[in-house]
Amino acid sequence: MGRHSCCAKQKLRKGLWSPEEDEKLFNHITRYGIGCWSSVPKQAGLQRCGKSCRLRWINYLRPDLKRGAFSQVEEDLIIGLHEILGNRWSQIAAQLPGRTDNEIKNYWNSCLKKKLKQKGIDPSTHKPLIEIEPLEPQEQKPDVKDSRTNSFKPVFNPFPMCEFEAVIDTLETNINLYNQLQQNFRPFDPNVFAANSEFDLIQPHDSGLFDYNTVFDVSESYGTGESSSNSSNWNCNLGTQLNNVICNETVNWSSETNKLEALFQMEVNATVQAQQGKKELYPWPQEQQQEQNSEDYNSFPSQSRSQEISDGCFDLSQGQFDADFL
DNA sequence: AAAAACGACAACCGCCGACAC
DNA sequence: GGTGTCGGCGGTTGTCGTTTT
Repeated sequence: MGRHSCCAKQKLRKGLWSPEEDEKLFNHITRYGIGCWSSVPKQAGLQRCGKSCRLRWINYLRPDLKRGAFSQVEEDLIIGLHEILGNRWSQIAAQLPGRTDNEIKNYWNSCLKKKLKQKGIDPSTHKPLIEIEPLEPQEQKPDVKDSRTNSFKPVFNPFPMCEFEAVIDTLETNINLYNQLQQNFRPFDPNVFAANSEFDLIQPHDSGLFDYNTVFDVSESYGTGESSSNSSNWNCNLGTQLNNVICNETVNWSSETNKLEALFQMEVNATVQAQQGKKELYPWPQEQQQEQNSEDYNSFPSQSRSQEISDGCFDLSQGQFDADFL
């Protein structure tokens, strides 16, 4: 397996994207939708490889991206999901609408790992560091340790404990489980989470530790390599098999649901943000001179951009979405 | 004030699986 | 079945602004 073909071509630009390049890519995608990425550079007039264009769109130009710092709830959710999924950033990102895997990965590596270490938790195993490598006395954080159970409290558990009704029906099982999952594990929305008391149903085990494995049987192949499949609510082999279904399919379902929701919310969000005057990263070049000064590079005339979005491929009413966008 | 260190984020690289031919 | 292309993913590096010395 050699170097990616599109990257082997000569005279392709690398490095940071200029506003002009962003404009070209954005205009192209809004006009024609997402199709074959390898053909995008040529069609859009960019001296970039298709992979670079794809990455730029996904991580930066997509209209449904959420900007700004991670909230405490998002942070806790990332930690909880990382305990389950490990470094599966794309699957973690699927649970946080508007956040990209790259963004979460960067945030994890730059901030969350440190925070967990400071709390005496090993970021790779999510277990107390004291079990792995005893800390110096002054480094220990007694405030995060449960004196009653002599174990460290986890930061947060986004998943309430619940039971699933498994039905042996090759045709309907997935639908049935999907419906139950949707009721219990709706795609994460911090606002809903903050406002919804149903998340109070999260219950700790007697040990003081929350148990994700009630729902997710995290096998060795998943996540951090720590296996803990001893507390499943599933019954016997059926439970194991269906648990695997949950492990393998839940994220995909949720991912698809997120994509659909993002799809339908995309224009709404853009419009709302425009109305709220939220800042974007930078203005598009044609408006830059009119409306921006050099100091306020990050401001963005969101109303006009919103109009552009509405007129482009994101207008559901015009049926211009490319199927590949999903 | 200048240099070094640090942190956050953007982007690249290499690998893999799916797919078409 | 072999080969090439493509999209996707995770790890890593590069860049740039900020803070510290």
